[in-house]
Parts: sequence; structure tokens; C-alpha cells
Amino acid sequence: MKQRLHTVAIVDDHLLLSGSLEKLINSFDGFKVLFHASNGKELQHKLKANGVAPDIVLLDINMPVMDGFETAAWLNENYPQIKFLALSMEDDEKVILKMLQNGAKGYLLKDIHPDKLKIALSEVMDRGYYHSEKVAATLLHSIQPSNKEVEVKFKENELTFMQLACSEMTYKEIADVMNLSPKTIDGYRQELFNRLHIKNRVGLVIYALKNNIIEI
Amino acid sequence: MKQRLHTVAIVDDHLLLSGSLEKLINSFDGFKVLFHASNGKELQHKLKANGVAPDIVLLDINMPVMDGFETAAWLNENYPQIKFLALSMEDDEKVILKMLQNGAKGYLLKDIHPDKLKIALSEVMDRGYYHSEKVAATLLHSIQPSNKEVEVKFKENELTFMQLACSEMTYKEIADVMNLSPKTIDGYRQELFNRLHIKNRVGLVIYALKNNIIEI
DNA sequence: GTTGTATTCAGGTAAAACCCTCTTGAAATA
DNA sequence: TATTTCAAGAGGGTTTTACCTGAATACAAC
Repeated sequence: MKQRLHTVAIVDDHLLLSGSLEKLINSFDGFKVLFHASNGKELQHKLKANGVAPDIVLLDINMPVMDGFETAAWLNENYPQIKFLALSMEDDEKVILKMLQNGAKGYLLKDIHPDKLKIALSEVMDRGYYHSEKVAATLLHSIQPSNKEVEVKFKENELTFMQLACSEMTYKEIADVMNLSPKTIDGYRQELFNRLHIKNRVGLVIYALKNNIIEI
Repeated sequence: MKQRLHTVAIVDDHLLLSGSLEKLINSFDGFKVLFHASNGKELQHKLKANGVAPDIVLLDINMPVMDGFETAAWLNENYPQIKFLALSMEDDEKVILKMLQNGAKGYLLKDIHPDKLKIALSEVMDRGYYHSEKVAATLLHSIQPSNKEVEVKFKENELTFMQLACSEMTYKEIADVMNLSPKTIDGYRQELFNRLHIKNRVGLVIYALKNNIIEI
């Protein structure tokens, strides 16, 4: 029985992967790759220029120029009929959640078996979504918060202070930049040191790194 | 004219990539994928078990269990007749050099065009090596050392000091642990601050992180 | 109104961190 | 032997951090 041909677009900056993925997907019965893009901006152009939109977009998260998050948000907004699957290396809980919140119909890890890709594509077309066991488990974990992660929140100013304190600036300089008195800055410092149980600025840098508040 | 079929093995922990790469390579005239492995250990087993060795190994660098460097060294030692190409995301100069020193016949970035892969495989079989323009440029850069990177080395004590300074310890405590006078520790600090052009301990932490002297 | 509570900032102090210069002693080298 | 080099460390200084307590303001809740 002949079924309708589903079209796929691949958005990934690794040409080697997207190129070979095309071969793989074209070998799947009922699927065909329509085009590639190496980042979100390129996808936008091609969608606008092409006239015809794909059924599914495979969307890499780590890309230059316009990354997966932005692209997801844009797709969701402008092409809600396109189903897109996030494609990523890591199974970072926060990242998965963010992509799903941005409308992704599924989350594929790059270490899945190629056969799984066909299953994923088919399920997305049939049921509207696909979730691997691994991702499902991660999601479950996220709604069953472990007793130790207390999910510390920071106010906007605290966050700014932390980021600046993780540079070589003195507190005086930070105060100038944030347009606050050095005494206020000292207040932030004290409050954070107490709350996070740290002894000095090095502790703050370490905390910020461990919690993805800053990057190196 | 019929040419001999060249065999390829793929070592990469991303099944999706290796699986689709297989399709791509099998579509190349004159090449065929013999088997996959998701890390170096698996490659060892399959080579020993298989009896027949591939002509070329495509070797990913970032893998769990046994990474590209170890695998390269082992291949070079035990199967010198197998030509292997390093496959990686980043074009880190040090990494490229290390792989080439370990006997890689070429270095492929994952963002190359699929057609380039065929060229690379062919050239490796014909000429014994393949180097893309990008990698060639990087290599050139490495033998023409830029005036600024002076390849900073550290003495054992300096390294220990740096690692301890990247914790919440005071210099006094570091002096105790290292069994040296606080004044000596202050000397290390001063010397490092000058050499690395940093202003305070936060700068040291950042430097240590960027240069893989410590990890978080 | 009053009672919270959050934000900003002040004064004061001790301890670290930071910086420069100098001595000593041992080892390497001329 | 004389000279240089270098790690360890000291003296003595300034600046920054770190810690405490308390006050003025503002805004919302009771």
C-alpha cells in the first residue's frame, strides 16, 4: 500500500551528520529530505523562499548564529503546523524541558540507533509526538524532584552581581557598573555567602560554574 | 573499470551519526563499511574477533570508555597497516597535533561537506593521507608560533598552589598544607599574577579552568 | 494607621589579599 | 673560584574582602 511521502528538513551545523542523515532518511520508506540548513537563520530563509514547508524538522540544539532554542520558539510561533524534533548530544534535563516547552514534539539523543530515528519520525507523524525511554525517564525525574535539589532562585540583581563577581572586577567596580553603593554590593555578597554556605569569592565562582550561572 | 573495494570501520559513540555515515559511505563507489564500534575497546574486540581488518578507520575523538587518543596510540602500535582518520567537532590545535602525532592520516571536522568525506577516503587510500585546508592552516599556524602564545609551563609547586588557590582555602591554609611559609605562597601568587596578567584570585580560577588545570 | 518585609546604604573592624623590595642559601655555570 | 641563577622566605606597606549591626525608605498587607 502506497502511503503519502512525508518531508523532512534537517537543521544542523555539522554537514557530515546532516548529509549522511539525509541518505539515511531517504532510505526510509515514506520519508524524504526536503532541504538542509546549518542554523536557524538559514531555516527561516529557506522556509520563506521555498514556499513548501516540510512536515518535520530535525533541529539540532547547539548551533552558531541562531541556536535550537531560538529556532524552536520561532517555529512554534510562525509555523505551528511543522512538527520538530530536537536533536542533541547531551541529555541535560533543563535543556530537554526547555525544548519541549518551546514546542518540540520529541527529543532525540545523537547516540540513538538509526532504526530508532525511523520509529521516531513515524510516531511523530502518526501520534504527533515521540519520546524515547531515556528522555521519558528524565522527564519523570524532573517532576519527582529529588529531596536535595532545593532549586535556589536568585533575584535579577543578585544574578548580575554574581556574574560580575566571577570576573576580575573589584566590588567597588561592580558597584559602579550596577549603579549601586559599594555597601549595597557588600550586602548582596554577604547574603549570598550565607545562603550558599561559601567562604569567599572563589566559592562563589565555583558555585556559579556548577549551577550554569556563568560559563568559562 | 572495476576497482578494489576499500573497507571502512567507524568508531563513534553517536549511533545516529555512525549509522547514517555507513549509508553515506556505502553509497560511495569503491567503499564499504565493514563494522562499527562505539569506542576503542569495542574496536579492539572486533578487530581481534573479526580476523579481517578494515583499510580505513574513522575514529571519533570524544568517546567514553576508550577515547580517540588511546585508540589511536593502540592502533598505531598494533595495526600499523590500518590508516585512520580522526573525526571531531572542534578544530583545537593541540588535539589535531596530538592525533597526528599518534599516527592519524588526517583530521576531519564534523562540519565538512559529505562529498569531502569521499575525497578524504580516496586520498587516504591513494596518497596515504588527507588534510583539509582548515586543518592544514591550523598546522601551519602551529609551526609558526604566534608571538603571544609562549606555551606557559608551571613548576610542580606552582601547579599545586594554583589548584589549592582555586578552592575556598586562604593563603595561610594553603601554606600550611604545602608546608611552606605564607610568604613563599605569596611569592607564588605574585609571580603567577604577573606572568598570567591577572588581577586577583578570580582571574586565577578562570585561567586554571580555561587551561584545564582544574575541573569543576 | 500599623505592621511587616524588602531594598538600599552607613559605620566600623579585622582579616585576607595584594604589591614591592630585599636577604639568604644552595645549586648551576663560567 | 667567582658569578649567576633561582627558590624560599622576610619586612612592611596598601587595598580589598569579609563580617556585623543598624537605619532610612518604600511598598504592600492587615
